Amino acid sequence: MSSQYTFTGQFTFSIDSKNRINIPAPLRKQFLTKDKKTFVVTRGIDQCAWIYPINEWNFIQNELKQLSSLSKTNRIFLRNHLRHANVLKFDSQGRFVLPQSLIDYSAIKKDVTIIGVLNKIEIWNPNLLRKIDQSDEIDDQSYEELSERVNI
Amino acid sequence: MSSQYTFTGQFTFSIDSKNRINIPAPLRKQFLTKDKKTFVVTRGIDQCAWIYPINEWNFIQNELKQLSSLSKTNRIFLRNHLRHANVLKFDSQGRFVLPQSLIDYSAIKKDVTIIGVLNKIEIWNPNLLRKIDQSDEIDDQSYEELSERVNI
DNA sequence: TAAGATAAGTGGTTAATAGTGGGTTAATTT
DNA sequence: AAATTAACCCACTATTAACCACTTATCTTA
Repeated sequence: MSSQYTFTGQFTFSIDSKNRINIPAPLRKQFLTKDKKTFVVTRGIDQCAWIYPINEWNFIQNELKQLSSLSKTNRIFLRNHLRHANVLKFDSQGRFVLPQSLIDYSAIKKDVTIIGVLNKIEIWNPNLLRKIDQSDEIDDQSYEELSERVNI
Repeated sequence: MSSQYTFTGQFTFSIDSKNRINIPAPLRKQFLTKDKKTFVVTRGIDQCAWIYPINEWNFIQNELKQLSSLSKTNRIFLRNHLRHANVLKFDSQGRFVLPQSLIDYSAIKKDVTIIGVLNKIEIWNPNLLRKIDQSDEIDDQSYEELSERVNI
């Protein structure tokens, strides 16, 4: 079963003095009916924070349960993904407070860029995203491999 | 399964002071029965904006959902394709507002040329399209290769 | 072919919503 | 008990979306 969420788009907002971040309205709307404002923020694999709606997170957790802790890679992966996960809700204005540990990890200062990536939302320092954008070019070989799997 | 849409033709309209663009009536008619005015604008591979009817976009999205974010190539690819995608509707007059980021990307000033390309619609700066038209000639060899796959 | 009727393209105004800032009270923590 | 943090509430401003109106083009029918 694939996700019911289809987050897309990019938005740049500011984080306020109480470390609150506004979820862009188009993304927020998808939560309201389905998950009643509850979600999980955790470390992204890249230098950003990831937001999963709670339903989506539960689904991922079930997949993680399949991984045996006998493997060292699995152990490290599980640890780092689970220990930074915070269950949160957003307030009546649609904001939430980003935990300090994730602000540090993502190097967030004044502004944040929020982007929708289907089943998750990413929170970035705008400058970092710009840098990544330029350096992380996908090489031709990788495109060739992708083309065999995705037809767009 | 191939697309149900058959957008064709070329139209040149103006973009107004509120960044609204009119969808040419012949193209617009195909939306009304099928997708109820909802569509997605995103970056084209060339320097233009692409419009997909929402049904068409959902088909693409389902393919993207198969890609795991544990792969770095996938992450970059997903991010860069999804963050520029905006889900929009057109108003009661058949217009929509083109997001500023896409106006910048496509270098659109006062006029736009709108062309139908089967399952998608392209929005161009008329001057850019003219330039492309002259420089992007298809050589004979490429035509030969095409002829093996398309019979027209 | 002329005249009326309909549809298409364009422009502006108003009303609603989104983003942001801050204050007050309740709950935790030290 | 004091201090910090979190939840809740209210309020302002800017942007966006809904609405209305006009002009030009196209189609229809006498």
